[in-house]
Amino acid sequence: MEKELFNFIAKYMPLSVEEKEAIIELDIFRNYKKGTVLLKEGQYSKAGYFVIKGCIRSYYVIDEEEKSTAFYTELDSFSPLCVVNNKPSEYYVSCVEDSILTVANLEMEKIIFERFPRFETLCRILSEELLAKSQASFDDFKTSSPEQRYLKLLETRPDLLQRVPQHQLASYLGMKPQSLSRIRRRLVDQHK
Amino acid sequence: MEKELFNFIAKYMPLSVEEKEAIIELDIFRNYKKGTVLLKEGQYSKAGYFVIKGCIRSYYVIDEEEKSTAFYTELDSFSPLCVVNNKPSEYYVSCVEDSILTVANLEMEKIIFERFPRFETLCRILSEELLAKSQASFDDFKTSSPEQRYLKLLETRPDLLQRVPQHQLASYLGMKPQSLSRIRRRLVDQHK
DNA sequence: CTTTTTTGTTAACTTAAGTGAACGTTTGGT
DNA sequence: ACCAAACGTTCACTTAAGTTAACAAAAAAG
Repeated sequence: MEKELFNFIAKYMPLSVEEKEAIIELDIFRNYKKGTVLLKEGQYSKAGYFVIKGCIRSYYVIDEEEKSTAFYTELDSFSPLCVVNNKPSEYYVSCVEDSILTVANLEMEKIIFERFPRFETLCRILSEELLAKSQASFDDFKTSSPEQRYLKLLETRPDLLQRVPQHQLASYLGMKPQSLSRIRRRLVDQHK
Repeated sequence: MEKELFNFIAKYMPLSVEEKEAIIELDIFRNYKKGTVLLKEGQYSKAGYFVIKGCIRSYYVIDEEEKSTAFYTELDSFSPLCVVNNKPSEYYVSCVEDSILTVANLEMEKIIFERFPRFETLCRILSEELLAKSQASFDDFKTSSPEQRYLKLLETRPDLLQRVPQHQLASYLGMKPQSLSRIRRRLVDQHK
């Protein structure tokens, strides 16, 4: 279970035995059942996540409708806005599947950063990378049509189409479930 | 000119005289004329920007059309994806107005981080904050219509409507210039 | 000051997404 | 195994954005 995390980190910097032990001592691995709500609207949370296995989803509830905005799967990390800005969360986070996550709060971070400063460098680089990628995805979204966005998802994260209900993917793609259904139909029809 | 930068940083951590001098010695302040292209598609650049005064814009050229995806104004910082991932840039960056920017590359960063480790903490916190905010903007975009996005921009960054040509704002809002023009007309008509 | 280019608007028409409702299927709970 | 809820699809209709083109105004270039 720790293996996945250490392999991931190793792509940025190989860890010493001491560092690995320090991480294990933090006791950050957690199991959640499908459907578990990790964060609710209005809550103040300090927890950041890293997905070892499974899938978690963030969503807003607007006019009693769920609007899914992100899906995090294996090796994705996610720190909700409320962790960063100290305000109540505007959205929910829940498990799409049974999942194994690491859950860490700011105090744990602080302890590790003080003992091993290069962990802070790692986190800085990771979040700079994630920021630039998040902006690139946003750019992509802005410059394409609903149909193009569906095709893009098919290319880049085909697994999501198997793992996640379509009405959740629809709002993720910025459209209504009926539109997604229609687009899929249109594409099938065209290809024969 | 340095004042704006130091005041901004002071919101996160007050700087010592020594630290301020170290920054000034880096000689990172630059003046650019309106229209100057800072980064072209295909280029490898290591430069990150902080806007002291003015406005810069990132845009893709797709089918000979410019698609603007971001505008950075006073106190915004911006590190293009190519800086982070070492690949040729997919987009252009240019000055919408005469601008004063700080321009820093990765070597300068390294020098400063080694001498003053807390600068790295600052950068980590800043980019975690920017990441969470970028995701929130993306969420907002996904869950709203073109008209709602225009209204939102009117609320959150009304200055952009004065500073930036509308056909550039249109693609930023994920629509065609004609649609933006129509939406503005519709809203004026409704209000009387 | 005049010319050219860029910018913003309007209009007629096309295309695609939103809406509301119905229906069959799958899923989950008991 | 059964029932209820959740899910995905389809349809008819509405609404809004995309497209193409023409034109006026403003800004930049000479």
